Amino acid sequence: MPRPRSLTPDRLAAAALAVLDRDGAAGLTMRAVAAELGMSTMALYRYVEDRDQLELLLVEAVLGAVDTSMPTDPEWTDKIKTLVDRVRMEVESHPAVVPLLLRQRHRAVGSLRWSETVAGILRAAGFDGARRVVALRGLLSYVVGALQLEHYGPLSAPGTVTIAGLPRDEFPVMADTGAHARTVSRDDEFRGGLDLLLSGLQAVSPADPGSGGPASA
Amino acid sequence: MPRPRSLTPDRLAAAALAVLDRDGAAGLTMRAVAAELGMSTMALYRYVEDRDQLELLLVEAVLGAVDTSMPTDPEWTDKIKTLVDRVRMEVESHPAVVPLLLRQRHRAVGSLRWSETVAGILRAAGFDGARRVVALRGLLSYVVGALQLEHYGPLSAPGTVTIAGLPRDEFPVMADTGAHARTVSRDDEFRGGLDLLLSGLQAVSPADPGSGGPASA
DNA sequence: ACCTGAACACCGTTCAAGT
DNA sequence: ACCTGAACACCGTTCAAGT
Repeated sequence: MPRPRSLTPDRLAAAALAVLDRDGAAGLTMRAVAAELGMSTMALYRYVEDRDQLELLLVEAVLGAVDTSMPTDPEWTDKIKTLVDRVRMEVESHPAVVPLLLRQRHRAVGSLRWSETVAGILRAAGFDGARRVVALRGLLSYVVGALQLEHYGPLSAPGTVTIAGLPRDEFPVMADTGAHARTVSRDDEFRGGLDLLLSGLQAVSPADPGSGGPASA
Repeated sequence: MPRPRSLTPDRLAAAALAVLDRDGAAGLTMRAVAAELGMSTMALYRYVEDRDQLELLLVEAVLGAVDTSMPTDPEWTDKIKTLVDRVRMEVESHPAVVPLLLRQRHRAVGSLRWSETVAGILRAAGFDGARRVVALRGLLSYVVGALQLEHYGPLSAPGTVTIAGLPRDEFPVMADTGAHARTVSRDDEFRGGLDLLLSGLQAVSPADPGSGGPASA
């Protein structure tokens, strides 16, 4: 008499996410997730092949919550900003997922759906072939890098080398830069960097050559 | 009769790097590094507080090898390209260091020396205060993200979802983008993305307003 | 001081067994 | 079929002991 499955992938992912949110990446263990569900550790292996697959399920859960529908902003650059904001919002509501994101990203369908929408925006803006590949990859690189930098903290974070107590003779420019850093909010930093990239994209955009055309690319 | 120290931080880092290069990030254990040195595992703890500090030593070794002297390129954008190329070259000669880089970056002096030089270039280009913070952070985000993306492989890497066998009806743009992806080399991808960012920087540069001035930022 | 080996508290996962 | 518990091969690290 086969017992019915007591778990759905969704419930598993939700339990894993609860553990992750509560105990951080280091606390995410098969044992902890099983305990969260009130099951034996080995029961998980009936639903998931190994720990790696559990992480994938978790990443899918986070990225799957991202709205990837086409934004309605009139400007294509604003459309992209909106999409970036959406991932950022979702990821930052589960900060501990950041370290898992990279390893699972290319296997997660949610990541692909996001890319599909962004690539669609780029195509509509006139980016074809290799231009679109480079543009999409560039955006992805920036978003991934910026999320990681945000997660692992700014230079002011606790560590051997804090930007505050920097030897001015050895790092004069950084000492000065660090002094201004506290006046820039996390949002300004993230969006400011994205604006730089979008400004570069606009400069090389075939459909919308901007105010001056390609500057350096 | 105190025995003399048999190890220097350099030798320790070199041994750890040898293990990392040979066995990858998963193979980097205290036991393996000790074996590499022909010592007992616990002997390492005389030179390093814990595993985290060993990783820092390792990251320092890699980043410390990066030439951070001011490049001689006439254009400031080319100066930055040169500096980015230098980190990239060093990191990619030890690919397995990529996952460790993020967690240790803000504690590594090598990272700070690199930032100091880049910040100096930006300052000379007229970037002050918050502008310089955003520019530096943007560059760092891109470099970190692009290195990680390169390391964890493109969408064509082995995984449940490969861009090759993509359902064309669900991901039409990505299927098309993927077809073009194989015509773009890793170098073109990395440098192309950087060019976009630099083009954006040039557009907002106070000293060199480019051909049109700020486009969107 | 410097180094060692046993031991402890964890992991992910295999295996044999229970319903 | 689904679930359990003991066991195995790993980790990083503590501790007591050797020179």
